Amino acid sequence: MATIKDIAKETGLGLATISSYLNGGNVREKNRVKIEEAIKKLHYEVNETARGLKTNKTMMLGALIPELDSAFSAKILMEIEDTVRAHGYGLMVCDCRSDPGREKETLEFMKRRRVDGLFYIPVDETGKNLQAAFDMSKPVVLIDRTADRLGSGFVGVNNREALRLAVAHLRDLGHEHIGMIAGPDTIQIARDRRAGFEEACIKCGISDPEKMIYTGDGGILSGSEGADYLLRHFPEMTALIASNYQMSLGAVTMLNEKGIDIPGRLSVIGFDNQEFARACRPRLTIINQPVTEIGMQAAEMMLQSLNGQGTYRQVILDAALCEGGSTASVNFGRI
Amino acid sequence: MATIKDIAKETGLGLATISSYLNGGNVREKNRVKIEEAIKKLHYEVNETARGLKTNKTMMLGALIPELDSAFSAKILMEIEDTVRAHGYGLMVCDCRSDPGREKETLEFMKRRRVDGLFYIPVDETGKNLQAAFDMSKPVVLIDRTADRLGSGFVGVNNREALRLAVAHLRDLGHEHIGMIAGPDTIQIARDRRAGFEEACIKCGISDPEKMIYTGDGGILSGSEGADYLLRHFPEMTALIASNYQMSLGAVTMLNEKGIDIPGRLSVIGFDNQEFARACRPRLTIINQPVTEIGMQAAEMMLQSLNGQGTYRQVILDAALCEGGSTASVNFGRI
DNA sequence: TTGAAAGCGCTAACAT
DNA sequence: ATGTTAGCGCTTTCAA
Repeated sequence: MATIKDIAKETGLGLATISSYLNGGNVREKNRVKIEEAIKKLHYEVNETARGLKTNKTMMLGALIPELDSAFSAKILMEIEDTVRAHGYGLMVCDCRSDPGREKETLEFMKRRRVDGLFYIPVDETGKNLQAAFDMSKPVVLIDRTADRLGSGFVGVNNREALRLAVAHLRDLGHEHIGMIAGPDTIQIARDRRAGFEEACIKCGISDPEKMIYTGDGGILSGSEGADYLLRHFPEMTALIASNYQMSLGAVTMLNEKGIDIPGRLSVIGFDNQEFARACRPRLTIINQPVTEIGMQAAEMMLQSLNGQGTYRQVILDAALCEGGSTASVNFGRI
Repeated sequence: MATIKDIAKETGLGLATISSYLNGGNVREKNRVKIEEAIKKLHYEVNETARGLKTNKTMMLGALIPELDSAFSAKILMEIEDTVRAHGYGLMVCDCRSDPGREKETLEFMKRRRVDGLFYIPVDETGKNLQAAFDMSKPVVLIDRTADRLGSGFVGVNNREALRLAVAHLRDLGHEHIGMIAGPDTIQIARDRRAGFEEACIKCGISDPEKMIYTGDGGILSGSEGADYLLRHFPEMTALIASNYQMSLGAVTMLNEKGIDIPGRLSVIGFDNQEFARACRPRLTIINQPVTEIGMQAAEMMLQSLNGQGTYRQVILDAALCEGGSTASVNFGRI
């Protein structure tokens, strides 16, 4: 592999001139031509590793996520990767499989690799791992969730409002017995969604809303279990909200297995993934998070920090209710 | 950030001793202790960039894929990332959005970044980009698809056999008018699947199977269009196979929108993604590719190449038919 | 086992 | 505008 030394030799110019050319400096026209010819002839390509050693930049960003295998993470990453690569940054993706222990190891890995910045969807929210991330003293952009956003950027959605939208929609259809499959209380967004649900219910005159909340672990299976549990314990329930994508998937699966008539017997609201919602029968009403926008905002925020511009911001985006046929009037099919 | 120089100064030892320690060499017990203390005290961490410059290794592998946002790619990457990280390698993920032009740029990006090896699900199969990948003269492991596997490892599935399984299943149920939504002929796996379908049909005594093939582009929309087209042009069709995940999603969506009775009016076989299949109503019969196994094999193959062991292999895994309730006897609901 | 010194490919003063 | 030189943090001969 050719180096700039080879280019210097080939062109008879000095190292600094070549380097200057490579970095967009001013070079005499005829030298520019010479350099370009030499580069082509010798198939020269900048060695980013050497450059990185000198500049103390790796031009590599890290993305630490709970599960790559989730439409939510994947879409966000796609957007991020696209944006940062256009600015010359590579994206090192690390999946910690929702395990705080692995999350910690991964953080150390990232640190050793000297990533220039970190996109981070935290699993452990006790703050310990979070602190480790901040201790890298590199830009950190938190995505989606966390309790403590100090010293970093944040892009997420208004989860309370998202659940209020869902409850309001059901209430407009006349539902008074609404079940919810919530995520674990260790996760901030799960707490927010639960709180949004309870607030909205109470505002609508539904008392004791927490009674009909099933707390799952956020996985597919817990969605199935939640649907099953609520159906068995609350026969009066006419509507059900699953508060993340995986649990929606699980709930829908269980409901279909049990042959529950949707929306005749039960109105259902899921979370995320429009493509999936559309493929459901009937089409699933969902709370949809603006994944592309989240990714874009996160990438922009990172790029700004990297350029030393702008202080950290907290961007809170709105989720939207996307109506399908899985929600209907409480009287639907009962009259 | 501390360097080995700092450790040397702190311990009074030479650079080489520290380096030796860091790389698992023999160091006198008392010096080992001293070094370890100094490392802890100064929070020293190896600078992989500097190490990489010297060793001419980046300990970074590239993954070039068409769409991150696909259960198939995501699951494979998850497995790969897990395995290679356990061996100290980072994974730089690049998505080319199924665009050969971007694929080419991405390859150049990878090359400049000096990845030590490349996992590659090719988009362009004319061989031009493929050649560029091989020209990096680093290990390349091709995944899932490509026409020309020379000079690289390959992990994929037996696509012909996969479609034979599907046809045989339908034929066992008495179906004689089977439609297929195929992928574009520019892609090898799409050609293989089509060929498997036609061969199996003919073997079962179905003449002119190509008549009922709709050729889509592999996207969700083309799945919907395919289902619509086949239904309108071939009212005699009693079974339909969608030959990748996205097209399955599209087909199911369209079928539900049209209110087609599955499996009463039409038996349906999809592709990939068990979680989705389970959530369908009725549960979708699918051809399931062993994604985890694909990822593991690819990672192992890469690691071996990196260690200079073993020549390139071609691993062809079997897909399996995973029966749901979307396929039934041709007489089901008709008698 | 340990230390001294060279050098990986590049950038950035500084001098010209 | 261009050349010279030092050095980024590490590994790796080669000697001791």
